[in-house]
Amino acid sequence: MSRTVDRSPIELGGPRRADGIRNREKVIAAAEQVFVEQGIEAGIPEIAARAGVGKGTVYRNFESKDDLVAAILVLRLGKMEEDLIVALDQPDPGRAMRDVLKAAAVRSSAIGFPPGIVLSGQHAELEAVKNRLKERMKTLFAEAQKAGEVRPDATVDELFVLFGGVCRALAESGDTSPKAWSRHTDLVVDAFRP
Amino acid sequence: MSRTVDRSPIELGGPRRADGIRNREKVIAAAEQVFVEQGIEAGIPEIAARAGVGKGTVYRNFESKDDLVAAILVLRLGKMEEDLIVALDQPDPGRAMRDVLKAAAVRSSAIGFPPGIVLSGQHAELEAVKNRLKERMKTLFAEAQKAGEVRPDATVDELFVLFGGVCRALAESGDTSPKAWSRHTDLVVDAFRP
Amino acid sequence: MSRTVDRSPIELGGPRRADGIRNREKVIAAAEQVFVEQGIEAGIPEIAARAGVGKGTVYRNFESKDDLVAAILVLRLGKMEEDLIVALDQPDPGRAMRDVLKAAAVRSSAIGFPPGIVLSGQHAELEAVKNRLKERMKTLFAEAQKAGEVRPDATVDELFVLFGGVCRALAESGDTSPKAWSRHTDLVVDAFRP
Amino acid sequence: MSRTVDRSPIELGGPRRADGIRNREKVIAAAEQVFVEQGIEAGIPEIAARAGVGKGTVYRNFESKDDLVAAILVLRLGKMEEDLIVALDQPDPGRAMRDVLKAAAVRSSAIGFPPGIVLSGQHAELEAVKNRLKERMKTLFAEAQKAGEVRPDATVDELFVLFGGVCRALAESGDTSPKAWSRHTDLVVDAFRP
DNA sequence: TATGAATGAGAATTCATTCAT
DNA sequence: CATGAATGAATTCTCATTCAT
Repeated sequence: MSRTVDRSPIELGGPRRADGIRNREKVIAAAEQVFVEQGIEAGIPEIAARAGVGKGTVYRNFESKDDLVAAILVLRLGKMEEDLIVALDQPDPGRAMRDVLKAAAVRSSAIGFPPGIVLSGQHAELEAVKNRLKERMKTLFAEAQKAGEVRPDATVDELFVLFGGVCRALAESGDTSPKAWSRHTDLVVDAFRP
Repeated sequence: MSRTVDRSPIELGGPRRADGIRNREKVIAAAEQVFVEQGIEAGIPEIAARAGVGKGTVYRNFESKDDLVAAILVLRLGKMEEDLIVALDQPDPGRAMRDVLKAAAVRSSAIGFPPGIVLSGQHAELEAVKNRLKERMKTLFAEAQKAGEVRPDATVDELFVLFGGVCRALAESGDTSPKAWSRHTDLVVDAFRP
Repeated sequence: MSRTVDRSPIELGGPRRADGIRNREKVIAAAEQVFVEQGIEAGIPEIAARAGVGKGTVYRNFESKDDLVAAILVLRLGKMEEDLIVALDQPDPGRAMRDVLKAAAVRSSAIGFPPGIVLSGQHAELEAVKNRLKERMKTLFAEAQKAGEVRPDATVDELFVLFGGVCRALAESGDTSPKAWSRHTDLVVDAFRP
Repeated sequence: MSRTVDRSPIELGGPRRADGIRNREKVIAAAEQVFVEQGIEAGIPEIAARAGVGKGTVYRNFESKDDLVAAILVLRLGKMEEDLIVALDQPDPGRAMRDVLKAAAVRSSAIGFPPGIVLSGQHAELEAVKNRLKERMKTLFAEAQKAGEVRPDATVDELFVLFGGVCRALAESGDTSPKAWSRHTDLVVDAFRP
């Protein structure tokens, strides 16, 4: 209570948190790496070691392994959503769609996690982003179709299958060159040419 | 290994072996099902139960779980290789290639296993089929390019990434309708149109 | 199928099971010891080691730790129930009740486990024995009261608290002499004298 | 330990210490609550939260969890000792003994902690109170026997077993009504009637 | 040869305790 | 001094693999 009197305001919450935030980020970064390399079945010990922290720290930041996976997905899908929002205002929907996918691809294995695992638990937030994302992509896709830039017989779901699959395959191949990711995204988009 | 030494000649007959072969096939069939349903992380107990045999029998036929996975892949890739041999004699290489891929896709998650696991162990046989397969597909792909049915800037490796990724994505989506697999293969092939 | 032809009937199921049953009993015996010595918080590894088996064997026989605890309780309460059935036919209900309690006490920490833990999970069987036991003890208690051998202001529940508590206290004291357990049971019963 | 060395004289004053004492008491109060509710296996985080302090504060005041438990016991047994000192001057030793026990019981789970845990570490202070307490109770018990109010064949140790066991059983039953604790103490004391 | 019991390494998760802020 | 983030040992439980029957 009166103990805080002699503390400068700066000490009240800043420095402590800095470490925490850094660790959370380190864990997420490590987890992304490890998951891409070994798949979801990778162990927390491995992730913790890669992040240079103890197992406990992982669990302080993420309630469970599922939670960690969900957090990563939310982050990535969130970025993709932002891109989509911008893309929906662009004049050329076909090009915009391609750009969004490329950005997501380069950001790496985008939606490449086995959805089953993640969906099993009730991750409200994750579900929300997923739905918003799908809705937005649907709109963009429809616009591109209307503009004659995407074949009329295709669906967004098919796009997701192709794109998701390619991301996963690339992630596992170990090829991390943005060029390769970009190139394969081009191929995917070309599959949907009229 | 040396276990066969103490077998009496009488035991070496036909019927005994027939059972053995039947069991091997039952296990492979069960494993394919279970792997598609649950992914590679499915347990041996589940597979054994589904095959109607004991766990021990699985291990009599396959040295390890990796071995079982490899055996399945060898089998599948082997069939694909046979298709390829036939395809290479066909007049229309573009159409032949598409047919080979469709057949493989419909045979289900074809090469949809995480290669990492399989490659970790040195499965000579698997490597061999893979290489032969790649070589043959390369030839067919080149012919199709020469015939103007495949874009000249593409490579077989890219085809493998697209096709492999899509198979995996579909396998995980739980969609087992041949129609869907066929449709997505079409999309993949279209991506390589000139 | 035809493989069993050359096996003698004796080999078909007898010896295998013998081991299994023995192990189950070894685990229960070890668990009783360890739980009495260290309380419920004792670890499965400790129990397995004491039983001379691996952890896995414990889990083959009991779905979970709670299950193991429940099994022990069911066993003990089951014996007590048998005693009670006999006791209810005896001419002197007061003496019969005392004998039942003594037998249970000597069999050691009888109902001395924290009921909370056990009750939390839904162990149908355990609940059933408990209820039957309580019902029977209630009857015997009432008869003893009618016969003027137990004070009319007391209830069975109070008896359970005293008896259960004493068992637990003795178990923890490490005193394993039947004499001590018998003596303390006498004291408990005397508390319910008119 | 040597941490006090660098304290400036100014910091040594009264108010600071008052806070310290208040925290110690808050922790003890919280711990008593939590231990009664959840048993010894309750976690320090829970206790700290209930006390409204950080975990670190708990450890500043008590070297370890065992230490905290011991401190609580010392406190309680200390109160019981005070009661005993008064009781030894009373004219009716039987009644005095009953009153002391009742007071201790109502103060709740008195000596209801698993003694094993506490005794494992060498808590000199706890041992001391225990011994003094036992000695005093022994005297009172002997007087009550001499006065013909307690059966001559019983011992104080037996009284401790009954009383301790009942306290534990009641604590675990979750019954916190002083009436129940009082009633059961009566039963215990009645067990020692001549 | 088939079976499934046994084994034990390893995974997820919790929590007492330490220590930087 | 207080705080809570970090640590890692320990716990429960799973599963690939071995081996007695």
